Amino acid sequence: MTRDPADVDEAVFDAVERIPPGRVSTYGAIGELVGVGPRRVARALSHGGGAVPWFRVVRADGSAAEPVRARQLELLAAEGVPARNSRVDLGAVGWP
DNA sequence: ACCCTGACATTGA
DNA sequence: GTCAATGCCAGGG
Repeated sequence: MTRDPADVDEAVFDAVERIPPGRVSTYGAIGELVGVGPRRVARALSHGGGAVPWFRVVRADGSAAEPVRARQLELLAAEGVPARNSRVDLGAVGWP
């Protein structure tokens, strides 16, 4: 069955919206939940992530992306996410 | 169809 | 712990 690319984007957005406040997830985690590669998730958010809490999605090492890294750390800090040297503790606030 | 780029992940040095 | 190289997936020229 041919699933449209928009369907995959919807699944990604849905997973990101599911992330509880004060928690963060990774591109790889979202990718596995929706069944796509991590790059597909990154592209989906960069293309239309303005409608979801993209700031709750960080890299596998807990660091944020370049073009939004400062903003993401700021938003996460406002959510109560303990970051250390621009790197969040996935073992403490990581989701799932 | 081919080549390059990108909000990534993983492994090795 | 940090840096570099490789692999994966999709879009644009």
